[in-house]
Parts: sequence; structure tokens; C-alpha cells
Amino acid sequence: MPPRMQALSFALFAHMKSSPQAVTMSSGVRPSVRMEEVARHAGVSPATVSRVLNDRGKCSAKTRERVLAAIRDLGYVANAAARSLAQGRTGSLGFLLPTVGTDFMSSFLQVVASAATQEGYDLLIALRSESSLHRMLGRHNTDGVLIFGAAMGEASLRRIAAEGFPALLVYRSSPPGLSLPSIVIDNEAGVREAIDHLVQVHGRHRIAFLRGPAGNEDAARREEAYRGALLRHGLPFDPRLCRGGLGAEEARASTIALLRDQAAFDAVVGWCDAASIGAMDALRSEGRRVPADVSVVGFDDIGPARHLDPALTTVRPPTELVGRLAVLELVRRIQGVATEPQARLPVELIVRRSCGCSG
Amino acid sequence: MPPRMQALSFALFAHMKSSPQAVTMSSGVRPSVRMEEVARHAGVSPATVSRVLNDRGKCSAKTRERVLAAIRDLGYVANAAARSLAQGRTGSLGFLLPTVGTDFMSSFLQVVASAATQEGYDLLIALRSESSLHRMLGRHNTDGVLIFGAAMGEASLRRIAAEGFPALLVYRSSPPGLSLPSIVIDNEAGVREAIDHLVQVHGRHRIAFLRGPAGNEDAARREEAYRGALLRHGLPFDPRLCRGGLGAEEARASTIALLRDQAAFDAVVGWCDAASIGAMDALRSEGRRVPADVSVVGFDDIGPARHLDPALTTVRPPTELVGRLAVLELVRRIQGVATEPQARLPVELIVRRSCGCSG
DNA sequence: TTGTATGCGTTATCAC
DNA sequence: GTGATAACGCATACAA
Repeated sequence: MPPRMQALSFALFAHMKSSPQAVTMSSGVRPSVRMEEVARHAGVSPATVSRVLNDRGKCSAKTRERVLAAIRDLGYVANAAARSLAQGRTGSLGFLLPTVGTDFMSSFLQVVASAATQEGYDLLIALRSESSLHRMLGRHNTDGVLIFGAAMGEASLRRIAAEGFPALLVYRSSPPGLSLPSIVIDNEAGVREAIDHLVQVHGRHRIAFLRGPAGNEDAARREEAYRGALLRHGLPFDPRLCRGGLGAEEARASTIALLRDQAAFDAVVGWCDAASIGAMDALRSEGRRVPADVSVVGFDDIGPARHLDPALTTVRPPTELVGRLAVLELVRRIQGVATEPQARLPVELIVRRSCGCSG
Repeated sequence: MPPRMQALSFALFAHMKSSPQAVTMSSGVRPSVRMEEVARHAGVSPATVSRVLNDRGKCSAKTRERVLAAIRDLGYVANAAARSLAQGRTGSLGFLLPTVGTDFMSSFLQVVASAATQEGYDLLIALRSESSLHRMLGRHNTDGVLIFGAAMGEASLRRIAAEGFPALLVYRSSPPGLSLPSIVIDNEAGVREAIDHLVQVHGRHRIAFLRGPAGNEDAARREEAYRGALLRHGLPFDPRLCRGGLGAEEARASTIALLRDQAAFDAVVGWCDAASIGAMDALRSEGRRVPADVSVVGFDDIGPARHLDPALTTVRPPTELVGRLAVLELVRRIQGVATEPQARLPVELIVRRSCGCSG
């Protein structure tokens, strides 16, 4: 935010804070209509209304009609808290995630949110915050939680597992000994395929890698796979070619450092698309041509990948499937059904132009 | 999803569905610890525990300690439903939005989520779904709702207003007669500045516009402003230059149509960045140079905008401010404090290279 | 098929 | 300061 805007924002806040216009406390806030009122209106007992609402037990079509009419007339909406208390379930899922501000996370969240709705659950989201985490736990507030990546420390995971609270890890496997169910993708196969392609199709032999954050399991697996793939092709591992690329910024910097380093390279594999995009940016600004001089491959297939110039060749995880499966499995676990301890979903190499193909 | 993957997904689902490993129903699921147990453990009454938990009324530091210790030992977490029922508040905000899958929405959601956390509220998100909307209403389930753009029909808005349920519109103004509080941005000023810049600095006189979706208020305002700005500069409005550009795809198509149409133009203003990006894409693929042949300007300043080649000149709304203010105002409204009926926040023209500047 | 009564876990209003 | 007790609004045996 530029200074001027910031000043403005303070002014706005201050103004509104000190706004003296008294308090409208319960001006038009009539007490919300309860079930009892609906019952009276329909000439039945509250219990009957409850049955109609939940499709429990049989009741004559006529009373059913009357009740529904009353509900409509009065604009009745059940009090979620009371219902939860009585039923012992909240009807909502928690989703713990480190951030929603990235392309990848937002599209994943989209999938999870619609899957949750489809399964009849509300979605409560919490950004890596131990406090909101706390509230979600203890068989309260939420019927179960989806935990993305490293959004939650191992200590908390341990507690969840101990309490038997329904939880499912996504894009992260269970810490040893905990046996929390999880859904991960086949990072190894993805990177292996990518590098096989670079070596076999494009004859690349000096392949650099931009590594992800330390705590990130996917990042670690992909880096491992990178080294493994080099080995399989009999290529030496050159530490100068393996640099930090957390996001586009760092990737840009690393790529420029790579160029300055004189350590010749003819391909860059980013641990994620954002990193690869940063790399392409840097290469272009330094006068290198992609893919003529350097091939670039990413991982994630975020939205912009296909619109880059050249379009980014990248490894696509089955985001849609991961999200739907995650919600489904969590719901199943909430219902007490035993589920697979771990699902490892296959990825797919999307060949576009940044590797050198003409597709 | 490619066919092979789809088949696989079915296989996975089927497998898990038919998994015969019985039911773990309440295997390690011990009944959650309640307040009463904490009370016994600490040698006090439940009422005292409640006081300690909520900092209500005075109590000796010693009992306070004992209670806190008991809570820690037993890993007690308050039951949210019971608490809500007793207090008449849920401690969560609802956020109704059409989608989270776009750059713009995800960064806005990020702001809203962290603001909510900061204000001590959980965030319940609902993707344009009348059913989840329904649950959020009626003074239940959430203490108030944030409604983004056209995420909710006017009928529902009317009901909300009638019930006096705390609600705040964001990126959309209140329908006439409803007086729901709202926070909007100054679309007019943004487009006007952009077009002034194109005309005055770059001498552009044939300016095309890519219009947004019909129901979108921002889109409508921006288009109006486009026509207004042309008028002010004495430029004719040519309907052939005003085409659909909902997203990148349509924008691409429209731009190509524009070129085929022989209706000469030297600038394109997109109603949003995604549209402008699509336009740039099309221009490039058709052999036009940006900005040499055609200037391009966007609206939103989404993340990728600055990384395009050339970097996109665009109008930036104060997303951070809008989000924080929205949460703050909603909370204030929930607390019964009268708030401004409408805030119209200023935008800023971010001049980069796609307009022709060398910045 | 429908109504009555009780409990869900917490907070709040009282007495003590 | 602290402890009993009555709501909070709904679901669900159980009775009718």
C-alpha cells in the first residue's frame, strides 16, 4: 500500500470508530422465530415440526403440509447451535490451510468447498492459526478437519490422533506412528517423468532444480525424485544447480545467480509452477530463450501455466480428485466407516512448449 | 480430466466404497470431556470454570490457576454449540461468494479470513448456494454475513434486510430501498483515469472495451465510465469496439474478432485483468505488438499482472482495505453500532508497460 | 400418527 | 468469591 493510501485508510478507520451516532442495538432485531411458534402456527406440537424438518418418523401428508406452510410463512430457520447440541453433530467441516492466496490453494479450496456443500456440510476455514485450530477440535464446532500440508504442527497432529477426532491429511502423509489417514500425490513419478522427458526427448543433461520450502513434504519428495532421476540417467548431481525457489521472487533470483555462476545448464525444473514462472521471467530478462537455450518445466499446472509464452510444460496433480476424495473420506470417517490409511494419487505430465516440444 | 484418470478415479471410489473392513464406530472415540469433569478435577463448580474461561466476574488467583491446570490436563475444549446456545452468538462470520477460483477472489478471501481471525471470529464460507445461505441466516449459525458482489439474489437480500440480520455487501451497492450497508470501490474514477492516461499520454483515440458479465455491478459501472470518458474526450462511441470479455477466453475471442472486423483500434481496456490478459494473448498471437501497436489496460491488479510481458498497466482497488474494513464494519454492526451506509473506496492507476509507458 | 418430557453442555441469575 | 439452578432451542425416547 502506498503511503497516501495508508494515510487514507487510517482516516477512514478513525472516522468510523469515533462515529457518535449512538447504538442501534436491536433496532429492527426482532427475536428470531423458534420452533414452538411454528408449531402453534400449524396447530401441532414442536416435536412434529422437528420430525417434518428432519424427515424422521412418519406423519400424515396433511400435517406435513401445514407445518411446511407455517415454516414458509414465518421464515423459520432452525437454530444451528441448538440442533448441534441436541444431535451431537455440527454439520460443518474444518479446513486448515496455510494460505488461500496462491493459485494452487485457491483452486483446491474451490474444489473442497463445493464437495463439502455437495455432501451437505458447511466449510469452516482457518488459516494456520493454533487458536482457531483449537476451537475446531475436541469434537466441537466441527465434525472433522481437513489438514493441508504443513498447516498444523506435529504436536497438534499427535493430539488429534490421540483424541480420535476425525481428521484427514491432504498433500502430506501421516507422521510415523500416528496413522492419520492421508491423501498424497505421486510426486516421485511426476518429477521422474518430467526429467525423463527432458533427457530422452530433448537431450538435456545439465538440469537445474529450484527447491521448495523446508517443511514442505511435496517439496522434499520432488527434490529427492530429482536426484534419483539424475542418478538413473547417469547424470552427476551438481549442488550448484540446485537452488532455492520458494516462490516466483526467489526463483528469479536463483536463476540469475545460476547464470552468473557459469555453471552451464540447459534446463530448469521448478518444484512448483510459481518457481518455474519466476525462472522463465529471469531467463528472458537475461536474454536467454526458452526453450531454445533452456527448457523449463513446472509442477502443479496452475491456471496461468497454459497462458505463458511459451506455455509451461508441467506436472499436473489431480486436484479435483484429491479434493473430492478428501471430503468424501473425511465424511466417511466421521460416520465411523473405516477408510484407507493412505491414498497416493497419480499425476500427469502436461507437455506444452516450455520444454521444447511444439505441442 | 483425461479419460484414463477418470476411470482410475472411479476405481478408487468404488474400491473405497466397498471396503469391507467393517466399521470402527467409536473405536478410540471417548466421550469428549465436559466442563463438569474439569470442575471436579479442580475441585470447584462448573460455574467457576465457566467464569475462568470467559473472564467473567472475579475469582481468586488460586482457583483460577487450578482450573486452568485442570483444563490443560484434560485437554478440555468448550463445546461451541452449547456455548452458542447459551450466549446467543456463534462467534463466526459467513462469507458468501460466487467462487474462490480466481486470482482476485482468492487474494480477497485471504484478507477477509485473516481479518476475521484477528477480530476473533471463525469464517464460514459458502459458494453461491441458496441452501447454505439459508442455514447462515435467521440469526443462526453465523452472527453476520459478508456478501460479495452478486453472490446473492435480490430476493434474499430483501429478506435479510427485513429480518435485520447483520449483513454487509462488498463490491456491490445496496439495491434501491434496502439500505443494506455496503463497501464499493470507485470504478468510475479508475476507468476515467485509465482512459485519460491513454488519451493524454499516449494519444490513443480508438479505444476498445471488453465488458464483463451482465449481473456484475462493477462491470456495469466500468462500462458506463468507459462511455463517459470517451464523451469527455470528444471521442465517438463505436459499438464495434465494445465486446464481451467475461474471462480470458472470451476476451481472446473478442479481440480476434475485433481485428477481423477492420474496425481500427489502438488500445484495449479490459473490465478486469483476466480479460486484458486474454486480449494481450490474442494480440500477440495475431502479430500485433503491445504496446507499440495497441495499448492494453486492465482492472484489479491481480498477482500475475506485474509479471506479464509487457507488465500490465491496470487499476488497483484497495483490496486489503476493503477486506479489513468489511470485516470490521460487519462486526460493528453485529455489536449493534450504527455504521456508515456506504463506503466508496478510492482506486489507483498502476502504470506499467502495457500502456506504452517505459515504467 | 402425534404429543409429553427429558437431556444436550454451557452461560447467567441469583443466592450464599 | 463461589455454588446451585434455570434457561438456551432443538431432538428424541416414550407414551398415548
